[in-house]
Amino acid sequence: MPELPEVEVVRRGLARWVAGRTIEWADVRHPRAVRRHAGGAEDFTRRLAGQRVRNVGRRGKYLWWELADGDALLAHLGMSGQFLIGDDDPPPHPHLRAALTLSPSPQLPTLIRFVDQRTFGALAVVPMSPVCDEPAAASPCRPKIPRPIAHIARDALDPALDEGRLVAAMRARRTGIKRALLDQTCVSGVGNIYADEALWRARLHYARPTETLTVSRVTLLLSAVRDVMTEALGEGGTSFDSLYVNVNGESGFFGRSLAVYGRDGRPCRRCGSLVRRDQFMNRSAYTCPRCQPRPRRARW
DNA sequence: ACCGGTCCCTGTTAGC
DNA sequence: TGCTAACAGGGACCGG
Repeated sequence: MPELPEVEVVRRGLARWVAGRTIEWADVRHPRAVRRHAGGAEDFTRRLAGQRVRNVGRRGKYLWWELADGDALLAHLGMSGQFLIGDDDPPPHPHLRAALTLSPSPQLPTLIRFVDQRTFGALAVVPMSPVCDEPAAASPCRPKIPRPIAHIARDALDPALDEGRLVAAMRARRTGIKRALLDQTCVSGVGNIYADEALWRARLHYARPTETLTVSRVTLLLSAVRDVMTEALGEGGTSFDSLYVNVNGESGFFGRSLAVYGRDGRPCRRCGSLVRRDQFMNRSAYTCPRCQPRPRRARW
């Protein structure tokens, strides 16, 4: 389940192989992979052929290839999307959704595959637009992000994140704290795994109403989010199965460091109480019942 | 404007 | 053993 650390691992891997190179051809193998592209598969291919790639950017769980003409190849990995460098071994991967061929370069692989079992991932060629929370006077050349994700907030590891404004926004919500963490228009990059891990670190129950949290509690929680994501990034991300791997097909190792996520029935690493799993938003929420007691006025 | 529920998808696993 | 249901879950979308 790629969240910010996993997507950043992929971004770094991609940048190493595609920055400065030219896309020769884009082959769409499944129409659903480009369902977010306005012009369909044919237009997708036409817009990419011959484009030079400047670099690879990321905000939250989105990443994009910056193209020389000013557009971007925007990608979301969904639950199981992968970019894999190099040719396939036969038989071909059963979930290959798109193949990008780069112009030949000595010693470098020319093929990048987009593989996605559960097809929640998507690719699209989109225009860029100026970042809207950036003061116009700050720089003559305002930074840009892909237009379809202009509504996605700066992510937890973004140096330009306005912490004070974020804390205020979270406390202004009228919902449970985990819902607020998962809302990508508040702060982006946090998914189910790191939300549960950060809440455990901050000793907060997921159903705590946001309006009952003090500024310092929310600030502490956001530090926990940053810490756990930074640690996960250092371990190459979290892999439960073969659905999250880096561009070389390798797993990440943060799974062994998880405190609560996926550990129901096993002892809390802090107090020994048994971790529990609750149904939450049609998925799961893992907590330690002693470290994170359910508030009397629960909200979610 | 904000909030919460639903749906999109497929492979694996648990349970009967 | 073979079937079905639950589960994994981000985010667009829609209705209140």
